[in-house]
Amino acid sequence: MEPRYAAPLGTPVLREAAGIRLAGEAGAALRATQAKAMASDAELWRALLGGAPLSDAEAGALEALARTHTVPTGQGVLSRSAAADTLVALRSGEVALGFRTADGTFRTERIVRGPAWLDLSSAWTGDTHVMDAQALGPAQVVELPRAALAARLAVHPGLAQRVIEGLAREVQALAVNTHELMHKDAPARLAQWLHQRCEPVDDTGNQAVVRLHERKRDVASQLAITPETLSRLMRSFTRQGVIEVSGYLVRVLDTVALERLAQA
Amino acid sequence: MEPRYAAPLGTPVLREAAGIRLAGEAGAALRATQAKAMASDAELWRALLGGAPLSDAEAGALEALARTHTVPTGQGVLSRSAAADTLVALRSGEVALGFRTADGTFRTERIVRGPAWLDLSSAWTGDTHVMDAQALGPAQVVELPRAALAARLAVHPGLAQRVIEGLAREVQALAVNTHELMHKDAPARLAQWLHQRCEPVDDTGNQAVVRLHERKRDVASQLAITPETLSRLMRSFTRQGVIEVSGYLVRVLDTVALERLAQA
DNA sequence: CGCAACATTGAGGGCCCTCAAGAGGTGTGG
DNA sequence: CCACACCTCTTGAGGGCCCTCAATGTTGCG
Repeated sequence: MEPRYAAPLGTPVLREAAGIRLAGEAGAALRATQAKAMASDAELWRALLGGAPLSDAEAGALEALARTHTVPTGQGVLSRSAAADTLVALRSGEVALGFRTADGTFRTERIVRGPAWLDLSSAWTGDTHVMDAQALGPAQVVELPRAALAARLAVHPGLAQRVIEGLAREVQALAVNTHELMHKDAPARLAQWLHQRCEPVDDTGNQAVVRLHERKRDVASQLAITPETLSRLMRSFTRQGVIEVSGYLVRVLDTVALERLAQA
Repeated sequence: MEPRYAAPLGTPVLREAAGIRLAGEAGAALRATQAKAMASDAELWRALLGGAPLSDAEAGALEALARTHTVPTGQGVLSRSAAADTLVALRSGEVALGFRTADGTFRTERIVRGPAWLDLSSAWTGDTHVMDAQALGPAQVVELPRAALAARLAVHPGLAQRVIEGLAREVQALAVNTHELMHKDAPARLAQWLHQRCEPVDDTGNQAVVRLHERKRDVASQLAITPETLSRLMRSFTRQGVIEVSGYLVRVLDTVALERLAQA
């Protein structure tokens, strides 16, 4: 069979969200995601809080506070109108972060695949969440009550340090993002986005591969461009001989040129 | 003799800093900035770390670590090429945060007036600073060594909590900023910017005043537009009867209309 | 096959940038 | 004192980038 389009992950997303059953290759790809074993607790905390493994005491403290629940496909995970009194993380699954507009549609700004934080910051400021979030598939969500956690941080300073580092990383990432939105045009942003998702092929180095795990329209959303513009840019890069696109697989033929495109 | 443009930034600001008088209303608005006295230590920490006053022990711990030094006008404060091993705050003065370009010019992205953090996040991640920074006038800069501070946080959990809250606020602000850059056009961004700097006049409420503490080109920088566009937008708002501009003083005639302009 | 969703392609237009010129203001040197 | 240099802001003309709208092609599904 061999369809030209490799694993169109985009299609199932909406259908899944609409409660429509999945079949075929798309479903297989998505199911593969689900099959990925839920991260063990230790792995979860390491992925969320970074580097070195936590001490047993620290891990135990988190376990005691953590409340895990499952969010069905299409359901809301965070709401801007709800007060944030817990830190929210995604253990497994995919969640779209963005904004629910007045007319009920959802404008995706970023897609998160577990394990990762969904909202590490809002609870500390006493405000509501900054973004809405919607499960793209069955999602395991972990919540840590802020008040109780704060009390435990006093006992386990190592945890406080982890939280600080996590927030600091988030600040850095957002600062870079802001800079790029302010000063880079669409081609540069796309080149940058592709470049930082390159998976090297065992080759000596100038070639690579980027696998798109989301619909192209969602990629466009993250880059603050329209799907049409994304399509045109892909074609433009292809004409320049920098990439080759087949469906959801992008072959990077010249990583150096790609990096140069990302500069301006 | 050094030429007047030795420091490439902010002529009115730098002139003011050099003790040169500005005439007219513009000068009056800008001069108000300089009059602000240096914050006391207690005020400094409260401004940086938020709400409730710190305990004596906490304040003492910070004092013991803090290293204050003065940066002369035009000098660099942070550098993207330098490893960040301290948290950096501005006690008093004005500093431009942005990027030094290859050709030596400085692209301002944000202007900070003390007391405020200049870089609360970089030191925790072990990377270099995310932005360059340059003093617009004589600036008192406070640095806290990260390693030593981390050790003290274990003893004073309250401080760790403050740092977490500070970082969380920064994340929230950046997230809002990113959202606005992605989804709002230039008029909306300007309206938003003006609206959140409104100083109410004792009137019943629909009128207000915005004092520009920086050159209009720096305001434009913060909004990611050109000075020309800013000028045209100001005129456009004026024609709509929403604001009245005279020099560095903006009178807001209709805050409701301004808020509406900020929506789209 | 008809239908639905996504991606692609083209035509047209709006927003905002670039370039250029001019006014107003302020120090500097003759 | 006055011409001059230099900076900032403003205004206009022109153009490029990217969006909007519409049509078409592909794939998967009933």
